[in-house]
Amino acid sequence: MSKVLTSREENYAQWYNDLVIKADMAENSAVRGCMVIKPYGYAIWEKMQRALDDMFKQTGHVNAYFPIFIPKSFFSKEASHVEGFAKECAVVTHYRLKNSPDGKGIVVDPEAKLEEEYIIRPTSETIIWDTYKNWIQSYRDLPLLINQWANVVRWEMRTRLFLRTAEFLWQEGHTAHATSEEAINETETIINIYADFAEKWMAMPVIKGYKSENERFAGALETIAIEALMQDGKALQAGTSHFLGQNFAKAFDVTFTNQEGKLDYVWATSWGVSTRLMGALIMTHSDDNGLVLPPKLAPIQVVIVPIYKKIEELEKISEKVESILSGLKSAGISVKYDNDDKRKPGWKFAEYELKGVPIRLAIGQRDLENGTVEVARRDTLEKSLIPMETIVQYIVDLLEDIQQNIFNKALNFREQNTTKVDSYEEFKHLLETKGGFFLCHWDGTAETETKIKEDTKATIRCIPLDAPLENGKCMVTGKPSNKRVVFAKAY
RNA sequence: CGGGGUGUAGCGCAGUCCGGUUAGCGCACCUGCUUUGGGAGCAGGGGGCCGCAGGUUCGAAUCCUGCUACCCCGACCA
Repeated sequence: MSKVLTSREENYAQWYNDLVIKADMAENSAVRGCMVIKPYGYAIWEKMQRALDDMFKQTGHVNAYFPIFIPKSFFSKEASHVEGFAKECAVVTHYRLKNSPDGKGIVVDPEAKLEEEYIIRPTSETIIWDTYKNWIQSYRDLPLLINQWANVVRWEMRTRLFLRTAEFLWQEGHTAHATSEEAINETETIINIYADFAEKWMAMPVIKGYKSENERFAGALETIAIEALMQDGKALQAGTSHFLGQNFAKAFDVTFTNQEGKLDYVWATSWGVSTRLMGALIMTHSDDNGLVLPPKLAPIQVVIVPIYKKIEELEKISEKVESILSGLKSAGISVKYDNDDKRKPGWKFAEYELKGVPIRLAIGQRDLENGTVEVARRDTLEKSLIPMETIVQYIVDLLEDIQQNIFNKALNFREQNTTKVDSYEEFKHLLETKGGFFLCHWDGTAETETKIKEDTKATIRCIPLDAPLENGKCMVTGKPSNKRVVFAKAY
């Protein structure tokens, strides 16, 4: 039998792309750099959305929606923000088409030129702060804790399914606070939500940490990120939470009267995670048989495949399956009984493995005679025979076990591929031969980071929040450093 | 925007150097029989403006010119 996927050693990028396409999650669209998310992929995204949305609501946030179009002038109000995004903006210049004068097709009507162009949002800080100006007058209006689920457009040069597409789906939170402390606290609350979601739902271990000045969000005073390690040894920024200080409040003149009756600018945060998380999920757990989904995010948690020769046998199996189905459903498990007569068992086995369904049950004549069910788990590919009467509880427990097991596996991989390095030569050598995260001393300057990036393409992924204090010397300049930071090549 | 590569069936490709039967193979699709506990076997069948436009020639997927689209490597980036 030929491999479903090309070996990942050959070309990880190709392997990843094939996986996304063959698992029926997404494909490239007719629009350059854009992606069609197919129903199976979207179902996973919906589960992610629901879990995150619950977490936001539990911490006092509400959802709202703002326009996709941003007047060009808004962009120039915050200097570093424009600088960060100007090079990748799609711009709307006209609002009408007309029949071509030469009778061939249709052209943009030059008469319909907009007086001021609109930018298709690459992120919504500007339009939202322009709106908040009217919503905030007093400390009684604060804090304002709003999230939006939306699409954004960034005209990237090169794109890859889920990881970097010209248009992507995300949530972006934008909050306003009366004090700096409160805003910083919000930034941390959110990064903790992101980390919890990554680890408990996606089963993906992450490192929380500050971004260096070079990597910080355009317009932020501080950016905290969660960084994950992919199976090819490259790092992926999975979510960010920004403390914006009063930059946007000043740019958009958002003031409030505080309890002492004095006028002050509000303090802001913004934060987001995107469909890139889908890419992270795929690259963290998948193997050469296809996707491996954590049970908590799998659209189908259990699939049941009947094995039969004649249609009468299928009927008998279906009777048995009926009680398993209702048992699993009442335990809150999403289960699919695939009794499609047009596909054969072997085909179904391979198909559901490719799609990452955590547990597969097979029931045939043999099982009817013995009162058993064959249980196959996707994470280890192990099969075992379980008595029919205990199957529901067995599956409830097994789903939890798989969730934990794939997290442990990913954590173990990260630990195996995290290296403490003190010499720059060794760093350069191991970066090429081993990859992964490197814990190094750094002198804290942007110049040194830039040099390292130019030499090796590795960047500082983050300065871990929990980095222990430790005296050392920068591996490049030898200047003193008091903690190690995480270096890696990144997506 | 620089450097390289590729456009032939729904997908993946061979054929192009050296022009010549009706353009071929694998997967997928359709029909029939046998199969069904790991992507079934056999037999038959359908599907092509060979990227587009010109040119050379008795004859072009193949040679020449122009255009165009996509992919990879850089620069850029979540």
